This record gives sequence, C-alpha cells and structure tokens, in this order.
Amino acid sequence: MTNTVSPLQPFIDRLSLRSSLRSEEKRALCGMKGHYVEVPAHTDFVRLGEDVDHACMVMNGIVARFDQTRDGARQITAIHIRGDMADLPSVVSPRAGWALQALSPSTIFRIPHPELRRVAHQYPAIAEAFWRDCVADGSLFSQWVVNVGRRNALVRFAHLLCETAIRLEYAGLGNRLAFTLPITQADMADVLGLTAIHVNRTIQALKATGYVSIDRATIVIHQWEQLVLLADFDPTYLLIEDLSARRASA
Amino acid sequence: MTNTVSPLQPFIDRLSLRSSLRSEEKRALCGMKGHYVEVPAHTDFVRLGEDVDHACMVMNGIVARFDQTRDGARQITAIHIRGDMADLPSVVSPRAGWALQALSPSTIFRIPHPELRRVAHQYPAIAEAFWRDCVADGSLFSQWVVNVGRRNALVRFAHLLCETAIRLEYAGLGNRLAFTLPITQADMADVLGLTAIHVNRTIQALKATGYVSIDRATIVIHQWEQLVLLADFDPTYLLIEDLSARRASA
DNA sequence: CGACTCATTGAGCGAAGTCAACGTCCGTGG
DNA sequence: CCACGGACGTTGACTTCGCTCAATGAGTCG
Repeated sequence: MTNTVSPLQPFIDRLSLRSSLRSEEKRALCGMKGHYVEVPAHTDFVRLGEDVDHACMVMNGIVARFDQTRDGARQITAIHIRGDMADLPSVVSPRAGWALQALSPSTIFRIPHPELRRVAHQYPAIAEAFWRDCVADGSLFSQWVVNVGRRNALVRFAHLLCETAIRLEYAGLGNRLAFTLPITQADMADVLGLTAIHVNRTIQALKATGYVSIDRATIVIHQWEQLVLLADFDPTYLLIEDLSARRASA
Repeated sequence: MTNTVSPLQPFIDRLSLRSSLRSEEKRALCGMKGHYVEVPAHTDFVRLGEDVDHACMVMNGIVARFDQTRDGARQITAIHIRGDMADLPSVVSPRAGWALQALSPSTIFRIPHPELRRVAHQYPAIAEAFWRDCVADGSLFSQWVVNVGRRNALVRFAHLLCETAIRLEYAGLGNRLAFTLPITQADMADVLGLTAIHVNRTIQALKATGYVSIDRATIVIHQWEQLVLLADFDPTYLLIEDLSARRASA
C-alpha cells in the first residue's frame, strides 16, 4: 500500500465538513476495505427494495437517488456527487427504500457494511459523524420538499443551481461560479418534479435574467447574489460548519 | 416517583418499532429527565434558526415541522404524533433548520440534549436506535418529495391518509380504519403543497370515491385496499419492522 | 349577539403538462 | 465518407390541474 491518498479521502473530507475527526479516526476510516465499480450513464446499480450489504461512495460522476410511482413517473430525491456516501443510511436500514442510478458515467467505491459498522463501533466519534451525515441528508430532503411544494419552476431551478454550486465547490469540483453538471434535461425534470419540456423553457427563462449562462453541461453564474435572491436560497440547511458560522456572525 | 409508566414510554415504543432494545437500555431511556410543556394550537415552540439545547417529544397532540419561503408561503415537511421525538436530529445538529408548531393543542415533553447524549454514549444500541430513527425521518421526507413532485392532489391526499392511518395505529391512537386527525384544511394544504381551497375540493373528490368518510377531524376508511391502491401506497418506507417483514414474506 | 375561525362554493386565470413535430449532435457501420 | 439511427434539445398549439379572488355558510366562544 502506498502512502498516496486513500480512495476514502473524499468521504473523509465530506464528513469533516460537518464533524471534527481526530487523525486516528481518519486513519481508521481510510483503513476500510472496498472495491471500485464503474457504472455507465443511466444505469441503475441499486434497485428499490433490495437488501444491500454495502454502501456506495461516489468517487466520480453524478448519482441520483430516486423512487417511482406505480404509473412509472420517476422522482429523483437526491443528487450525489464525489465524496457522498449515497446510501449511508443503509448501514442501519439495509432494505433499500430507494434506487440509485448513475446520471453520468460514474465510479463507485463500494464498502461492505461490516467495515462501516466496525469503525463506527470502535470510534464513537465516527458513529456520530455517520449519524450527523444522515441528519444532513434528511435536511436536504426536507428543503427539497419546500422547493417542490412551494416554489415555482424558475425559483426551484435557481435553488437547485445554488445548492449544486455550493456542494460542488465544497467537494473540490470547481468554483460555485463555474462548474459542470453533466446531466440531461430529462434528469433535471425528475429532480425538479417537472417535465423535460418545462425544464427546457425554465432554463431559457433563467438565462434570460442574465444571472447565469448554461451551455450543455457547463454552467457559469454571473450574478451570484442575484441568483441567491431569486432562488430564496439560504445555505444553512446544508449543515456545513463554515456556512453556519458565517451566517451566525452576520 | 411512582412505578407507573414513564413519560418516555411512547418514545421507547416508537424506537422499538425499528430497533431492538434490551430492558436495561429501556430503563436508561426512562431515566432521562425532562419536563412538560403545554402548547396551544397554532403556536410555534421552536423557531427557525434557533440554537436548541433540548429535544421535544410529542406526548399528545399533532405537531408540524415546517419551513417558509421568503414570500411567506409555508410548507410542512413532517407531521409528528405521540411518541415522536420531533427534533431528535438536533442532538447532532443543534441549529434548528426547521420550526415546530402545534397544529392541535399539544403536550410536549422536553429533554435536554445532555440527557440524550448521556444515554447514547453509555449504550451504543441506543445511539444506533437514535441514528436509525433519524434515517426513518429522512425516509419519510424522501417519500414526501415523491408525493409532492409526482402525484396529483387526489393521490397525494390519499397517500397522506394511508401514512397517517398506519402511524396513528402504531402509536396506539386508534385503528387505521378509524381515527381522528384534528388539523385544519389550511394546515393540510401546507402539508400537501396545495391551497386550502383545493384541499377542500380534493377532500370532496376523495369522499366521492366512497373509500373514505371525512367529517371534521373524524376519518373513517371504508375500503382500505382500494385507498392504498389509489394512493400508490407502499408502507416499506416507514421502516417499521412488522411491515417490512410482512412485505418480505408476501 | 357579534366576532372569529374554519369550511364551502363559484368564476376566471395561469403555470405547468401533453402531444406532436423538428433540430442538432454524435457514434456506428455500410 | 456518408447514411442512418439514437439521444438529447427546442418549439408550437392546446389542455388541464390547481391557484386567485371573492363571497357565503357554519360552528364556537365570550
């Protein structure tokens, strides 16, 4: 084993946004064994109702957690990016109440539950960090209920952009003002609870404000403050220490 | 102190739906100190952005977790009933990203975080049960995103009824076929992401199916199977062991 | 009896959906 | 090298679900 960066490093960085871990604990996390899986775009790799015995860390690519109605309509309930342990909740609830699909070609690092349980049992601070990350998941869901329930298409899309910008920045994938989001408009529709056609029109409307340029997967935000205002975006719900601190001192 | 039932009993029963606790652990939970607070209907008792140092168990009444948009629209993201620790997540994330309001006159049992942390640290099984309950919270949110994003008013309302019926039954508050839900149509609108007027019309439409009778707060379900079908309701997401087991053996 | 909250109804409107077609890009294979 | 096909994006015409505004019941409490 070389002393280069562990595959788990992005995950540890993610946890560290919300929890303080000592280096001993980080080493324990790094010590977890797992293996890589390559997933092509638009391929499910966890199916609804399955009993899973491992958790999936997103190494690269964009992954969606989704659910479906009986008539086939799909709703994406979470977007996962580098460093996210997409189904960390499965450690305490192994029956998948969700499905996972790669929205862009993705690399997954799969970690058996026993490995995760082992480090959690050995280090209470790790167990708490896992717990806290699941709480953060819930916080994002909850905010998404507000978006879908009470904000119109334009504001909802703007909110998605703000959230994604911040999360990508914290994941070390570009700047909040310029990033790539390689997903189709149909996928965005399933995130936003809209149709693909309306997403298309909403994107045009947002571009018309001049706050943002969107060309294929490339997104450039020209007026961040304005976009935040339009989106009614308050990053507190992301439960990132930095952001809370900034807000508290404001 | 008498040897009668502890105020915490409903909470322990709730945890026991999803986690196995030994009697020693249950005793430890019972030993947590807290105090009662009476909250009148339509009164906030936790405000958005507040730093809380205690968690609120619902003893009686109906409690809503909600969030608001800048223009004042309210979205209820969770309904809490007897036995729910409405803000258990606050134990690991004390800055409230939500507000809590009693929808009907309610009795809250407030437990200081240090008490909860003490038992969680002392008994890893309790920490895991707390974690699992937060995961269940997330699972309900996630399902609610699907409802609001992809189901129309009638189906969405039917889904709410099914979920509520099951949860009230498991909380020991009546039968899934006959229960009371003392909340106004305006509150339901904020749950469903609709207007109160449309809720009213949706209730009439649902009554017209004959599956359900609704009179003020009194709800009687005449055709459960039909309602479940209409609602596209699969209780797996509630993460109640019983229900999962039943489904698995089906 | 008012005053208040909550439920109900009607008429008109608008945001988002549906259906259908066409454009554009890109990989593949004849 | 170009023809074809498939995936994705764009546009227009029309429909519909749910919202807005406004008014009217119905129940309750001081």
